[in-house]
Amino acid sequence: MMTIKDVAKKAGVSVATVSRVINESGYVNIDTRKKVEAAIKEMNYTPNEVARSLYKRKSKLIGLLLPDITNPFFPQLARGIEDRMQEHGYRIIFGNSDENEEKELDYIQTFIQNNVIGMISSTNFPEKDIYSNLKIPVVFLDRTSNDSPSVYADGRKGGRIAAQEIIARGSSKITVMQGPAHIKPAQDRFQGAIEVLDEMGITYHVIQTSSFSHTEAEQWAVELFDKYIDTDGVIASNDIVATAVIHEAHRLGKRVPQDLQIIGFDDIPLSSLLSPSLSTIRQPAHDMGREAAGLLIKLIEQDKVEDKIIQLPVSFVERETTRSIE
Amino acid sequence: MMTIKDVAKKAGVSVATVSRVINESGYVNIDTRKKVEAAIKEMNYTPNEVARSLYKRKSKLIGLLLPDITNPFFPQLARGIEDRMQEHGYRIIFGNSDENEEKELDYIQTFIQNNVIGMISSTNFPEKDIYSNLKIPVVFLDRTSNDSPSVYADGRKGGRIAAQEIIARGSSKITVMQGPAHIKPAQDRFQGAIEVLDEMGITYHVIQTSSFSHTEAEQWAVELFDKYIDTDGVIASNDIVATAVIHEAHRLGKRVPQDLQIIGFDDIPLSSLLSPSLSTIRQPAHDMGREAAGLLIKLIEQDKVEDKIIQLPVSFVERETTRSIE
DNA sequence: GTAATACATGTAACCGGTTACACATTGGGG
DNA sequence: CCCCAATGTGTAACCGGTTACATGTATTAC
Repeated sequence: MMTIKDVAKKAGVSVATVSRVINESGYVNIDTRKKVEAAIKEMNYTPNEVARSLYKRKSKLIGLLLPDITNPFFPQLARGIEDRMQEHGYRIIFGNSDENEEKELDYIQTFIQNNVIGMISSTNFPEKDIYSNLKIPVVFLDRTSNDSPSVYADGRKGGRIAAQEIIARGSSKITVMQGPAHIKPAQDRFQGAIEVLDEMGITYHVIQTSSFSHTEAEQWAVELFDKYIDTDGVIASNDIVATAVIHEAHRLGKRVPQDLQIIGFDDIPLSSLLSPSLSTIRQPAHDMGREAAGLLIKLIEQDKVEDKIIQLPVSFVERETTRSIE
Repeated sequence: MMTIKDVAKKAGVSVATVSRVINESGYVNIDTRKKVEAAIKEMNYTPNEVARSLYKRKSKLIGLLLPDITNPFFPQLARGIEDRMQEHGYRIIFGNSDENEEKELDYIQTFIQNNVIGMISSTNFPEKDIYSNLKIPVVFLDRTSNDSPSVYADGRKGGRIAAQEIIARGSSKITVMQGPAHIKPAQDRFQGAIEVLDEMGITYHVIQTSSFSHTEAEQWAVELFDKYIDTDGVIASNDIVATAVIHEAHRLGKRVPQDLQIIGFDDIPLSSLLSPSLSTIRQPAHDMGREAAGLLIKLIEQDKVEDKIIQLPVSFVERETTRSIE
């Protein structure tokens, strides 16, 4: 391994000078700088980030905690984060929490042990002491905690829009799928939807779903039609479940959207490719990631940040699982 | 921050002794150990991995390079890797290469600067010097290079099976979608498929696709029917494109699988939820990830490894986009 | 012409661990 | 009873950078 000493020797200067050249700090004579730069290039030297990190007590690594990248919504967040972090020279240590507190703690632990300079977390436990005791900035993504820095989409509004649209397009026997109880944004959506339903005096049914997993999505869809076969409008808890509902409706010979309208949530990339393509409430996932990264960078690089809470708008994406407005 | 010195002071011993306790190395009196452990617990001390990494010249981090986690196949690999690595106490620094050599080099660079102890890469450039000059073990995942450690599925076989199945189920005007030219496994599939088609003397058409992106998938599907409207069997380059083909067929009023059979590739989680659900060639993605992680761990922990090249089997998953066998 | 300041560079301490080595002390074998 | 091996613990060097501080020279100000 090449070290700063080797470079110093080759350039005939001290390590301090080499360090100054690398970091563009302090005074360095122009000719000395040239010599050092030549040596660096020739030896193909790059500084050991670990040594730097040890002295500075902070690395260029940020910790990213997501529930499960296997759920297509999260890779989009991750890409948004990565793209932005990349531009600023930060890299990502990544972990899936599976919504499991223990795994989460474990990852936070290693993030700290590795001197991460900041953290982005999509957690169900933002109130935990671990977070408030952290000495590094944390941004909560897709989740919130009182006035901690957070980036999220307006779930309640999304739920409201979903309900409004499906009603406006003529569904009256509506079933709302309620996402996992421990996942805040899922509850926000649900609340938003039933709020509107209640306001408009429309009766509805509720199907509880306890996870967002692909494997179970099918079961909820089966249960849905098992219980409420004559439902003519489904507000799904996310696009995966919505996809399963389309599938099941199809299997039962129901025509979508003529007999049954379906609205999803998230707008994952595949939604537009489904048959029929899925009408859904879009969360700007990639942007949410970018914003979260941007916010974290601000928190890292300057201490004062005005807008610590960023709420991004959701929007209704009209596709083929809803009818034209009447 | 808590350091080993603080612990040493509290326990009334030297840092060396604390270190011995932590690492269970050397001799430590049972009572001393108890004292130290008590101090560690009380102060809630965890060692700084950066300092360790600096001295040992290796961390507990592994570098993971994937083309794009936004493509649902890769998160499955990543989960497989993470799950296994987690069990062994290794953590992941992650990067998306976008199949771009420069980004890739850049990430490899930072992996090294952070003393990663090994690397898993899904790259199109396994032959590059960077890889052969690396002093740390590398496992190529979903890609291969002569006799470097690799884990991949049998793409050619997959292509063959796809062709055999679609022919056996009665398609005769087959269109094969050829994946991006620079992606090896995509070409393997394609080769496998046309091999069988040629062997059986069946004429076929080819649609070139230059990416696996969601946004472009729709275009290939449109192009497909634009050029070959009477095709009755499509071998898609992956499940995303296959989904787009179902969508387009649906739009054109073609009945799947009666008028048109479609076989995808990958078996991403959503495939089973599509309408109709997608018949596809399954790659055991999660297992591939696990195997890659297992192989890397072996390479790290013992120098000698017998089976450095692991090929996993693909299988035909019969669903609703193919007809029953005749 | 001299003091103050800017420029240039090197020496060594430091970051928080690990471990080689030195220095006990203890116990068993002969 | 003596010697050597096993046990137990501390001191200090080391990993590869960064930076405070010291030192020295060249400018500039007055």
